[in-house]
Amino acid sequence: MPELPEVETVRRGLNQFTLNQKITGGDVLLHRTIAYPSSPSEFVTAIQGSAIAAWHRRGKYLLAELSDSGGALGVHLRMTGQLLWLQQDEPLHKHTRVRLFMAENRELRFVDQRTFGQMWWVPPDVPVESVMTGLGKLAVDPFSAEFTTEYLATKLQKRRRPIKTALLDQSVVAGLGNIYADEALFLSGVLPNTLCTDLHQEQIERLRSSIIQVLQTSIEAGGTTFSNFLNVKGVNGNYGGVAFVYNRDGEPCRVCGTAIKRTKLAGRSSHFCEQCQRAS
DNA sequence: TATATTTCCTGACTGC
DNA sequence: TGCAGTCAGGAAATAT
Repeated sequence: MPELPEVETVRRGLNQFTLNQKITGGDVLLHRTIAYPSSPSEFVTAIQGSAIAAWHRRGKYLLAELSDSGGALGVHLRMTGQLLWLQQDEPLHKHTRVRLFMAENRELRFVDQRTFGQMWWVPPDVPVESVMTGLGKLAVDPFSAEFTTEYLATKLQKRRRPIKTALLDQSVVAGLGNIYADEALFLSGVLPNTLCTDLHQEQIERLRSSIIQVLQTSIEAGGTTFSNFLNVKGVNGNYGGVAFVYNRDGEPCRVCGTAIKRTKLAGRSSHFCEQCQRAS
């Protein structure tokens, strides 16, 4: 499932291959993939004729600036979404949802098995947040200068909920998902069910640096292999082999050898080492 | 207001 | 082998 490192890997690939490519047409195979406008044909008409000026990332959202005030194109991969840079005559994948046609017989193909992924067209001179509403409550990016210990402490203070649940909340940290939340908690030595109100200052500082570290490591490795994530050229990442806890329940901790445990918090599985991680 | 739960969906997996 | 049930998870909607 794409989290910040996978989305960032996709963004870099898109900036490498699709810049200045003019969108000559499109085909929406699954209507509900288009979150805005409500009509898929209106979506295609709106972006047709524009070129892609730059790809940006905000949390797990991708945003393409369109040339000549064509507005913007927003994409969220959700669980299983993939953006692939292909030749148009490449056989259609079973779960192809949207095709954006470019020059020289190329296309940007959106493939999404579980159909949770979404695309938006943001009209020019309209605040992006008014169309892509999820952006409105998005927290700061973990790689930004604003992501300080003070910022995180403020977000967590007086919250009586488990830290794992808080880390998955995109209004607390932008871009974390289940995999990297578990990994960051392991690196910082904090148990996932620790209440935010019980965290000490030094634990919050460790958590902040662990979040940055685990995300940075994965970006450098080109994403993860925990899921069916593929970069824009259809190639797997290679982070999976070095996960400390995620999806390793029953296996020995890589640090102390204790069996990794799994519990459920807010409907999501959480993996931890009860020897290396403490509540406080 | 804050937090928890449900919902959307498909394919892999498990047990019978 | 085939079927039914369960599980996985991001984020919006709904419930507590």
